[in-house]
Formats: sequence, structure tokens, C-alpha cells
Amino acid sequence: MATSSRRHPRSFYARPSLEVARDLLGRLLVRRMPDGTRLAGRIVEVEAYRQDDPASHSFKGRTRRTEMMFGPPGHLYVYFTYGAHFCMNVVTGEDGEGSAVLLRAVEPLEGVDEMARRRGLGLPRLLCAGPGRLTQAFGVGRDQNGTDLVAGDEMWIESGAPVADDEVGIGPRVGITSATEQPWRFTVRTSRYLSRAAVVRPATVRAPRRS
DNA sequence: CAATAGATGTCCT
DNA sequence: GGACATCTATTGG
Repeated sequence: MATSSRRHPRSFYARPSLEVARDLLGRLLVRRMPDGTRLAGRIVEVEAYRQDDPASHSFKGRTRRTEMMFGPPGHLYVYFTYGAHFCMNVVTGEDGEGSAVLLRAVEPLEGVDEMARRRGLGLPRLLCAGPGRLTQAFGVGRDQNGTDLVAGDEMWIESGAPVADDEVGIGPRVGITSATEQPWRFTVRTSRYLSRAAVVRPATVRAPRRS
């Protein structure tokens, strides 16, 4: 198939979630709907979660919900939250390890009309700016839990324009109440399609230059 | 603008 | 019963 050369292999996902999270920025999330419609967006915001992390669903061990998060890398972990929304993660690390990367926002590129229809609104900026919005725009729900991003044909991730280090915003994760000090949220700093403003880790902030 | 309430499945104590 | 990796509509300054 034409896209397989750009699609990332299992080894891309079989690394620590922090590495994968940073590397996912700028890459393309692609979905092929059953009717052939193609949806695609450039990943601009992600968060890393790992097993030794109090904010992670995997922290307290396996449950029925989190089973997929402990499975082999390169699959989707989709969960339902706040009684209303789905969130999708890319499973990372070794098989048996509970780590993943939450996809929080993409810049809509292909199938924008279809996304707008699913979202019930047309403002491109708000189509995929947040984990719940993103899954709604891409039509991702319970049925997509466990989708194989490497071997399957329903959804995958492929190369995009690389994001340089100085374009990356690093800061605390959103919507959590524990481990808030961990700077494990990664963004394309200048993107207009984030769920909220980019944060740059204090240690990387440079003093303003006087000229 | 900002703050808040309401939607309510799944997992936890 | 309470917390939760969220979003939207509504209320108030």
C-alpha cells in the first residue's frame, strides 16, 4: 500500500512514553473511515503517562478499562471519562508495561468538513483542540480501543514536518491533580490548534536579551 | 472576558 | 459516595 512506507513501525512505539511523546509532535494522525473517507491532522499536543506515575490510569495496576494500556505498543488505548467524552492514547513501552501517550490536539488537515460535521460546528480551531474534541472529530470511541496503528488499516501515524527543539513547549499536564510538577506535556509552541496555551519549562526559559 | 454548573460512565474506597 | 487525563452553556463582572 502507498502509505506503508511512511507509517511508523512497532519499534517507534516500543520506547519510553516521554521519548515517544516528544517524537509524536509534527507527525500525522491518519484515519480511514469504513466508507473510505480520510481524516488527517498534524499532532501538536500530547502528554506522557507511565506506570510509576500517580496521575496515570496504570499506576494502581490493571483494570478492565486499562488492560489495553498494559498491552503491546503501537495500539490505541481509548477510555471514556466524565460520563461524556472519549480520550485516545498511543500505547508505548514494552508489552506488559502500563505506559502511553495521550493525544490532546491536532491541526486538522484532511476531511475537515467531516470533522466539522461530527463536531457539530465549523470553527477549525476548535475541531480537534482537546482530547475529547479530537476523538469526536475523528469518530473514535469504544470500538477503536485496541486498534493496531502498525498492522491495521483503520488508523495509523506517519511522518510529517519535523519539529525543532526550540519549537517545543514543555510544561505540566492538563486536568490532573497528582504529579502536577511533572513537565510531561509537549506542544508545538506556536500552533493555533492547542487545547490551551503552550507552556515552556522554567529551566528552559532564557532571560530576555538586552540589545 | 472569567467562573461555574451540569452532563454522567468507570473505577475507587 | 466521590473522583476523574473533559467540554459546553450559562451566568456574572
